[in-house]
Amino acid sequence: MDTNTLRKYATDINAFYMKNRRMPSYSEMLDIFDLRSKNAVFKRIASIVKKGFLEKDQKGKLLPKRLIKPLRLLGSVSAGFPSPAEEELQDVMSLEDYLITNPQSTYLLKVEGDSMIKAGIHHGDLILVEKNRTPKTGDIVIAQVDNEWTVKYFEQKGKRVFLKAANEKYPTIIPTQELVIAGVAIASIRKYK
Amino acid sequence: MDTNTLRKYATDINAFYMKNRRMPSYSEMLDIFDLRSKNAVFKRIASIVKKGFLEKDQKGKLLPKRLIKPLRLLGSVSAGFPSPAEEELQDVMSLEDYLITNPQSTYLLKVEGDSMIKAGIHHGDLILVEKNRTPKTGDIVIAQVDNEWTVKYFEQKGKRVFLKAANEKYPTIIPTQELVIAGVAIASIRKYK
DNA sequence: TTGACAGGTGAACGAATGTTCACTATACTT
DNA sequence: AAGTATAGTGAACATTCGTTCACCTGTCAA
Repeated sequence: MDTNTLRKYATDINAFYMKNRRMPSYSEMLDIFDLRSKNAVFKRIASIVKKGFLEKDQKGKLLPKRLIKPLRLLGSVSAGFPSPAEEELQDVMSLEDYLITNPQSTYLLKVEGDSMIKAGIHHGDLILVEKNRTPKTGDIVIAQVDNEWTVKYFEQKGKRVFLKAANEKYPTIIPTQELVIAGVAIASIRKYK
Repeated sequence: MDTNTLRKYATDINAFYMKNRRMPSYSEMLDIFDLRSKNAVFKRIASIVKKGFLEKDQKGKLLPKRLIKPLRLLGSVSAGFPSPAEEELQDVMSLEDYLITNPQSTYLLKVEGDSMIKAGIHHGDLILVEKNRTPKTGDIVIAQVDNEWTVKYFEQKGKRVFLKAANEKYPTIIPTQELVIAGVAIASIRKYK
């Protein structure tokens, strides 16, 4: 069977996995592939696995393909860039697993403005925000000031709280009334181009 | 059974899921829980589900509670932080889907050093690197210079190629011999501790 | 002291699982 | 024209699955 077709089939299975958070059984693949016989599914999966688009674990259970393959260190001197051969040996990890501990309360926000530019957060960047987290000094928070939502550094001295921009041209804010903190930034992400 | 104990059990199952990318069967849970009877597992899972620490899907299959949940992409910061009611309306997306177009050739690397600090890339940041991509002027590339792998800006003027650091204290490099470009950065990620 | 109850064991059940076998239909060689 | 490879069907298989049943044990309140 054509390689591209097999790749598409693997994608269909991954789509099921994304939606249902588990791999489909062969019976369920009858529907996915519009087939009548489980044996047809069996052969099809065998081809897909042979091509390497999907894998099975030690118990023969089909595994979802991970989007991100390796997390690897780019050493300043020695490490070098990995060759395809090394890849297989490496541990794999999901970017989302790595960044997110509480998916339920984690959001992705787009930053506007340049008030955090000194912190490496530019206009257009995304930040992962976790709600329901009490900020500590130094944390980057999303706070409501004068009915506007802004990204600031959070600082606490005793009982007093400041919101500091990472850009001199913005003033430090000392909240007069109640301060509303929507969440704490746990990661920032910039996509190029 | 004690609520905290049940929560711990759910965590154990999630640990299995993280490691194996699938939920364990009841037989496998015998080992996880150190039990002899599948019925004990059955009752335990029932309690966990009742408490809401885990869920079952329509087909009665156990679902992982937290992983691979799509992220909710919210508007910009200035647009305000969403209320729970609004959340439902928003687009749902996977961070990895958003950032990555070619999973096969995309890697996650850790940056060392401060040569890109002006570009908002700090020591310890992660960058997503796509191999097999021809860099354009302005791209951030991972290049080999004097047997060292470094992160630099790529610049091309006619036939001449420069590697520029985003930090004045590093010199611009004009490659003498063949330049090895390992990949082009497509995103950078910083995790806050 | 009794009885309810939570939490475990071991055996059994039907249903679903992945796999194999025998066979058919179609397309492509030679 | 005959032969071969590919991809499908349908039925059967042993194994594993989640679930249910009957029973055992220790704890604790009445």
